[in-house]
This record gives sequence, structure tokens and C-alpha cells, in this order.
Amino acid sequence: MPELPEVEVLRRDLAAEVVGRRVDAATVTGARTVRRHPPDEVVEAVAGRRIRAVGRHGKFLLVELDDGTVLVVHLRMSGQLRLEDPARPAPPHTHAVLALDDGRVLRFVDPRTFGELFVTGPDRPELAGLGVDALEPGLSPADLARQLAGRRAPVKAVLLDQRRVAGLGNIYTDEVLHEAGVHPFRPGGSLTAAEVRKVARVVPKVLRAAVEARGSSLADAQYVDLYGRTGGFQRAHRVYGREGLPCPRCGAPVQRLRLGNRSSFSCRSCQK
DNA sequence: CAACCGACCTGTTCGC
DNA sequence: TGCGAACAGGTCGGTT
Repeated sequence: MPELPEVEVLRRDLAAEVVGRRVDAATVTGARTVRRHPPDEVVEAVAGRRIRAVGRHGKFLLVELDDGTVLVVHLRMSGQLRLEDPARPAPPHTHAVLALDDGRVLRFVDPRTFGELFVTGPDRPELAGLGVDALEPGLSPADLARQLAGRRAPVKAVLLDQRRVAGLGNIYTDEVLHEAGVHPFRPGGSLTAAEVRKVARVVPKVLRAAVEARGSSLADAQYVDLYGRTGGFQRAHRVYGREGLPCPRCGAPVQRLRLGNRSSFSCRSCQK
């Protein structure tokens, strides 16, 4: 499911497609999806508004409306946004729909219902705790050094912590740490200055390449874009999901470890 | 404050 | 083939 690159692909496509459109009507059928409000409140807040811009911070998508209201979307594990003709049957697990003034509908689809929509004001206090976005404006080596300093938690856990850096998830932390040659279980505070610089340099490199390839869609193709298409970056994964396959740098088999309850993929010989 | 763990859900895949 | 177990890309709240 979506991490920063997948959300960025949606943001760009939405910006091109819906900025300037008016939301003629909204329907919310999944109360859990709008758990922060009574459903009517969300409908009320967006209906009749024009879309001014589409932004992003970490994995949060920010649909800015003409009265300053921001519709915030987080896809969590299984959320999708689909921009479709309303004549097309709504996919199962469609929890909210915005009808646009060009005749199309924007559908929020989410089987696991971890995702959510909420509305907030222009300063969006709900997102105040997020760290710097991993892509834009990005993470300087000094920022990263500050986040890692003194941490005994594994460097991967620090990178996954959205309060420290916003946007990285399980796939892209593994890809970044492999490319940087750093073992995911290394205590955050144990990285050398050179390693910190390397990681800081690799983060935007990997994320840009992933956006360019329109994100990662794993075998079950959970992630699809606005038009239902899968991404292509999974073909460029070096370690994620590649247990037992040769490391592209040194040929040693990729190992799968556990960090907390999640899989972590790395190369035993070139990530120390 | 930092670190760890289970919980939140449904769908798909894996192993017996 | 059938069936339960394990697993999935993210966060949050509670506990130590």
C-alpha cells in the first residue's frame, strides 16, 4: 500500500485533473472512514466548494478547497482513490464519493478501512506532529543526523517514525538502507557521519525514481493510481520482497528479518 | 521521553 | 480441494 511515492503520483494526477473543478455533491457511506466527524459534517464541508490545489505531506494527501478548508486523505494500508465515470459500477468497499462538475466522480475505496478522510482548516493542526517531508523540501544530512542522534532504536524504526521523517514506509526504508549499505537493525545513533550523509542522499534518489516509475504495486496489485493502473517500481526493487534472490550489488542472497512484527529485507554481506 | 506490542480490518496466499 | 494460519505497503494507544 501507499507510501510517499504512491501518494505523490496520486497528488500529481489529481492536481492535473481536478484543480479548478467544483464538488457538486458528496456522499459518505462509511462512518469509519470519516471517524473524526459525523459523516454529514464532511459532506457539508466539501459540497459546493471548488478545488484550489492538491498538496501532500508525507503520506497525507491535502485537497485544498476555495474557502480554505482542507480535505485530508490518508490511504493507510488498502485505500485507493479512483477518478471514474459514475456509470461505472462502484468497486466494493467504496466509502465516499465526490461528484465533480465535469461529470466525473472521485471515489475513496478501502477494503480494510484503516484509511480515513477528514476536514480541517488551512493550518491543519492534526498534521503538526509530522517530521519534514522526505521528498519536498527533503531531509538535509543535518536534519537526519539530529533525528538519529542518541537513538538506540534501529535506524529503520527511526526512518519509519513519521514524527521524525514523513513519508517513508516499509518498502522504501528497505530500499534506501540497502542502497546506502547500512543494516536496518543498526542503532540509529551508531551511524557514522559518512553513513548519515549517504542515507540522506539516497532517500530522495530512491523516492524520485519510484515516483518516476509511478510507485510500487506488489503481487496482489493493491496499489493502483487514479485510473486503476498499477505502478512499475516493484521491478526495480533491490531487496524488498526478494528473499533468497541475489543482491544486485554483491550477489549474496537477500535475507528476510523481522523488525517488530514486520518483514525487513536486506543483504547480509553488503549491509553491515 | 524512548521503545515495544497488540489492535484496528479484510482479502489473499501458503502450508498441511 | 479444503481449511485454518499467516501475512500485507500504516498508524495509534497503552505499557514498560
